[in-house]
Amino acid sequence: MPAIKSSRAEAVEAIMREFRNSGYDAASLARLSAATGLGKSSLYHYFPNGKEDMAKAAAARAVELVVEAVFEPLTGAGNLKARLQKTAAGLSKFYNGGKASCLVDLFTIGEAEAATPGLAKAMAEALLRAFAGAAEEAGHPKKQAKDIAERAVIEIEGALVLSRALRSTRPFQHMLARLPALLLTGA
Amino acid sequence: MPAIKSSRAEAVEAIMREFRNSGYDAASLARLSAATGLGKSSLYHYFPNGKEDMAKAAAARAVELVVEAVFEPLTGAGNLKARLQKTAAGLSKFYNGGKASCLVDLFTIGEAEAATPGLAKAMAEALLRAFAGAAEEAGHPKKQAKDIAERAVIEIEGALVLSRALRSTRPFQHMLARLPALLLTGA
DNA sequence: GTCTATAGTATGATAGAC
DNA sequence: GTCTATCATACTATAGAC
Repeated sequence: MPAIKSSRAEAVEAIMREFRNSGYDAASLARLSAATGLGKSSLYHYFPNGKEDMAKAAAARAVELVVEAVFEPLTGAGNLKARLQKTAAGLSKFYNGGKASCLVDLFTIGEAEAATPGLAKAMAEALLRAFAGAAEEAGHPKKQAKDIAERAVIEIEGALVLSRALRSTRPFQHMLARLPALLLTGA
Repeated sequence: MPAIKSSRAEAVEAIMREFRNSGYDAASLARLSAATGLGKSSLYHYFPNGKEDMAKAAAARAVELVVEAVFEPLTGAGNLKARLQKTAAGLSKFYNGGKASCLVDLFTIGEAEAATPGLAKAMAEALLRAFAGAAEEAGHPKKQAKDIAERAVIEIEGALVLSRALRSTRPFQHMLARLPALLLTGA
């Protein structure tokens, strides 16, 4: 079937960007309207439940993009270490080198949890699953792979927080450099 | 001099709690008023610039409390490993076992940065200095101590994010268990 | 120092014309 | 689908009485 030019998909992309820049509470309808170029009525046409629906769509899209960045490089060609470096590169792209934030963090703050219960938990679990898969691919037994995945997610989230606070991408880049070793050797 | 019963200090404590529970944007004056038991006018009496001043006071108090939890156990008696475990225990107390958030994270989201520029950066740097001191105390050369401190802060912030998202203190507790080893051996 | 009252603005959300 | 206009509510902040 022919590709339908979907302005909704474009809107979701812009909405995700806005949420990742502002967080849930500060991403007002006015800002989301400006970010998408759509009036409020159009936003409510695509997202009948307002911000709540927009947050869900943004979360779903973010998970899609992360899976593309984390999973697909792992199932490709090349040796394991090279593929893990591609994973790191994919993360760098998704998090804009450390300048963009993670919705797992932003959607656990303020009114977000009440508005979209369990959404951040689902995203975190998707991330953990992806990294546990990567660790298993690297040869670690299931239980150890889970621990490694937890540490990987912790390092990513923490590095993003610290980079944001220091207004420097250095902590994030530094963390990405040790990520392949963490997944390979668990250290 | 005799201790002056300061309702301002009590208010700061309650305000800090509210910011750490809600984040900057969702901590409305109504909530801060309810949390402190003070009317809006009283809040403006103590904090003439409103939320901005309250955020600064909350940040200053949080740094005080963390320094108490991180620094003081290190300069006390006992061998190094035991003192580092006290540090971990102090962190657990300050972050309520992983249930409370860190203002370094919350104050880099939404309107907070615009309202209190550099505040989160100053807090992050205070944390980094404290942990670099701990790592030097453990015998690491200055440059390596800085790297270890960066990893410690990353793990703390990341573990808090993940624990919040999963609604489980397990990642935070797990992280605290490996903190002393990280500061001692750098691994 | 704390209260009530309120200003002025922004918010999320909806109605109805086109 | 998109627009303008608008609702009711919440927000930060201030004024003035006590």
